[in-house]
Amino acid sequence: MPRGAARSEASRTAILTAIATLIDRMGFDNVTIEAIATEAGVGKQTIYRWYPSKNAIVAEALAEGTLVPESFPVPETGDALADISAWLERVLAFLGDETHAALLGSLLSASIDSPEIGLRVAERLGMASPTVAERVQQARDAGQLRPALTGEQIDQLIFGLVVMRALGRAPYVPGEAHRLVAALLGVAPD
Amino acid sequence: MPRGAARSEASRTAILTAIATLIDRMGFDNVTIEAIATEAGVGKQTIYRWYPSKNAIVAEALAEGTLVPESFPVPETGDALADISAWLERVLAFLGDETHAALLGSLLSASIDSPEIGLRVAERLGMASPTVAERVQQARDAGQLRPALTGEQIDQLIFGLVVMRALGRAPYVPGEAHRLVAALLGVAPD
Amino acid sequence: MPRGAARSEASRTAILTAIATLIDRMGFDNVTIEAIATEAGVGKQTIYRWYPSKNAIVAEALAEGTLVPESFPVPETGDALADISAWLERVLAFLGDETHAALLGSLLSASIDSPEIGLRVAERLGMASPTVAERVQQARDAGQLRPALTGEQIDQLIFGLVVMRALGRAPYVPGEAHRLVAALLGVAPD
Amino acid sequence: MPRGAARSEASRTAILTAIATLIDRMGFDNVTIEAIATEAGVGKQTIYRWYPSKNAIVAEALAEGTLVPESFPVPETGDALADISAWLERVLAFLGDETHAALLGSLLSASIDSPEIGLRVAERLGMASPTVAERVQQARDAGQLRPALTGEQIDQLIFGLVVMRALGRAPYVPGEAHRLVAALLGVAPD
DNA sequence: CCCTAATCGAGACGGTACGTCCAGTCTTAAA
DNA sequence: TTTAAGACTGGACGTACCGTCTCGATTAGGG
Repeated sequence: MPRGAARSEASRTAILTAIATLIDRMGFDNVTIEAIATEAGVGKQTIYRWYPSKNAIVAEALAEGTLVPESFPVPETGDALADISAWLERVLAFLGDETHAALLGSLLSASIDSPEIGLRVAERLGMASPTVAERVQQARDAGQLRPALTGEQIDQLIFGLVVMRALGRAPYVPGEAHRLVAALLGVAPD
Repeated sequence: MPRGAARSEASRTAILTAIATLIDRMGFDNVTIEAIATEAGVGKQTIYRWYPSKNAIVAEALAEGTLVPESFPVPETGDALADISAWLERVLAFLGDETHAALLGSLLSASIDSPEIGLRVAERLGMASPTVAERVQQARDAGQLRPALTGEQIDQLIFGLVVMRALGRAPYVPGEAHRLVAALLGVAPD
Repeated sequence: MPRGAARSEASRTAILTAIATLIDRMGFDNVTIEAIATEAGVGKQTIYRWYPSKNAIVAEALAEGTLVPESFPVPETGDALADISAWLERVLAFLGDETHAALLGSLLSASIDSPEIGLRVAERLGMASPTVAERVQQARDAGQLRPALTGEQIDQLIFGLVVMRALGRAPYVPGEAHRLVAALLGVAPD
Repeated sequence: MPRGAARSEASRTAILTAIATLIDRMGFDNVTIEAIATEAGVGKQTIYRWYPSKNAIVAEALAEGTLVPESFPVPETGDALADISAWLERVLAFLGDETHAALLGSLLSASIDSPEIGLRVAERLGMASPTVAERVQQARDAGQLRPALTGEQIDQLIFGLVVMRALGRAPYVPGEAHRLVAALLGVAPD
């Protein structure tokens, strides 16, 4: 058994809450470790003791749901086209809000030197376990559809599309999600 | 006519060269204006006189071809599928080199707060005027193919895919480009 | 000729003034470099650019007279006993003020790892060029007196005495200076 | 009677030993409470429980003889001049060693905000109970000598001289102690 | 041919944030 | 109840860059 005081859960929570607050108050890039410490009412060293970098805090806040409370699970009704369409619809609608798009943009930017963040973002968006790719594979195995692309490729195209929206290109047109997914799955839309 | 000394072309070039050198020596984020000035043998003020920010320098270096010497024009043989496939093949192969992927990642990251850079990147990659979207439209007009998606959507899906590769996901499998483009255009691959 | 902007005299002065102000406002040991920078309205780096340590600032403030405006020259009337007595009287009276004693104490403390400061303190107190030692030697040469001790020893005993007062021992009794000097010079007091 | 564990003598000793070790390994000013705790294999709180400050530890280490094992009692042969000379000789020789001078310097520096340390230092050096002042007084009472100065003044001059040596001024010349003491006592040296 | 204005390399300036180190307090589990 | 261990808030340290400003030198028109 380790002696000495245990990690303070209060501080941990305060840090995660603080970074979320600050990011949406002043934008991802303008958030400093010092500001986090002040906002959280925590010593700077307490942050450095547990996190090697700002990205690591973000990763944890992301995993914890502090940063993006919503979650985007892919429904499982058995109809892959409908499921994925519905999910993509929600995601694109979410990104219609400029604040959300900006946040996701920053997170993707952070993903470049922190794969961990990329992973957490994908997770939050519902693109990990069970991923879209797996859902497509199931549909294919069930003989529901025979798309020209592999599940992974489709997965990647869709995620890429989401990223493009976050990076600021093109507004969302309702119903678009369904047509996109249909085309990618090689099915005629209703 | 303005009196006084004119802008020094030597300095301008030195700055662009310096930023290219430094970016690949120490990574985009670690490049500071001061380092650029030193490397270029130029006063800091000379940089600030002509560029409002690091991003602006990058944008010019990009436009000038200093940063990415290669260019990726979409061929124009009349066969849209072949043209776009060939082009995508080259781009994905280029991103197979980790250095290139990292560079593009940084540039995309910079695009978030500098649309100018986003534009230049798209330009460099051959995704602007004439864009993939236009090529698809031409083919559609010529009756060569009738894809389920609009040119813009296809354009976006493809760019999104490119971005995903740059962000570090999935290695490139030769031949993949052709299958992807074929599927997106709604054509059976050869 | 060095190019670039010259050192700012305004900043230099502000720094010296600030350290003097702060030392007497909150005591030598509690003065931080950051406080000096703030008080002087100067960037921290401007201090570090010119001074390796707090002690170096103190040394300059001392040399400049910013820290201790008074000076204690040894008079030169030809009568060594009277001259030195008068001088010591002034010094001991000065140290009667507790603030002054505390300041000198701190300075002596700083002298331990900064001989420069020791020198400047001696200078300020009038114990350097022409030093008490030299005055004694002159008197001896002129046949005015033949003390049992060398000028240097007397000098050292006197400085030691001054230090003891600064370190907090014994209050000053008027007239004491004369008796002390007389005894050290081997002369009967008047 | 207090219940619970009593103060651990082992810890107390370890702390005193540790501070002595660290002072001569890295210099007085660089010794931190944390380093003492680590070196002593003791919790920080154990130190803070018993000592209000680093100076208090030093004071105890001094009183205990852990810091300066040597002691310098003034001999009592009845011949005040010889006794004091012999004692001063030993002290000055001790300070000839640079390490010792540096240590004493630091201790004097610490005395400025901790009179307790000043007292302990004086004690260690043999300048307290029976002090040099008292010895002079006894000699005067016995009619052995009639110095021009009071015992206290002599005491102070001598301590001041010792301090000056510790502060780094002047090397020791053998035999000097005798001449100095003789002069201060108003006696012709042998 | 000088004058005047703009540019240049150099570098000091006031600031902000960094990541580290300690001070002094508080918490835990063991003895 | 004390101990060793160690986490906690707080705050100064010395460094790195930011973007601005100030030098003296250089380089062109325009008078």
